[in-house]
Amino acid sequence: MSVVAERAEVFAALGDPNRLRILDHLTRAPASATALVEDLEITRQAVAKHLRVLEGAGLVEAARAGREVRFELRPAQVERAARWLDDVAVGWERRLAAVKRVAES
Amino acid sequence: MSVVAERAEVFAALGDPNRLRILDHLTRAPASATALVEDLEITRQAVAKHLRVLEGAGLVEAARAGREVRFELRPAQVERAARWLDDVAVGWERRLAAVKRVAES
DNA sequence: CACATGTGCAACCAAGGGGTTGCTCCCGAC
DNA sequence: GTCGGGAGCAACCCCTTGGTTGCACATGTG
Repeated sequence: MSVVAERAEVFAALGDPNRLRILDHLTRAPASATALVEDLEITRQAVAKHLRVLEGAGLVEAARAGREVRFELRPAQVERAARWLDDVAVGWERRLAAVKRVAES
Repeated sequence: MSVVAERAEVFAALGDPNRLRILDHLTRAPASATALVEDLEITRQAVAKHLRVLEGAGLVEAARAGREVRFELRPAQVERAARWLDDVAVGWERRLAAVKRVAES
């Protein structure tokens, strides 16, 4: 998969309110799908689908613990996405500065 | 719109390869829809749709210049998204550190 | 004015995505 | 062994979305 497609997958995974809520919850503590259902008003299967999307994007990792599956955050991808966004913003700022320099000369 | 829905909208806007390419292009220079068609292999109308999505998320701003419409990057939203991702990652690290402290005591 | 070029709008299509229900399967507890 | 709760699979539904084509509108230029 191309690098841009990979990035798009990560952002697309972040592009759903319920998935953001799940991520937020996982920031505080790992949890299973059924545990997450409590504060989401959707079915366990829907939660499971969201978790598979997050896992597919590398944002989350599943670990079997007895009869339940515990999901944990994987900050590496989160950081990569953040860094890319920073690069975009910084690149823009630099371009603006260059334009300003030209205008002043 | 709730804050989480807003964030989701921004990330969803970032969640498409063609839109990422558009953003990347706009990082280097502002451009019109027809100008962007050149390196995207899709129709101008499709590009226009993408631009409206990006504009809706506040990532881009349109400015009429004569008979063409020039689109410019708006780094504020990009930075906000980056900061939120940083917070998620940092929150996770802090939690990990806390767990480690407990384990060591 | 006439013409070309860049936009805008609308209808339409195929595919994907979020969500549900219903069932089976697995595993720990008793 | 049996039972209950968590997880997995599959089918289905509806709405959104990325993309197209076709046309009308506006605006700078000859």
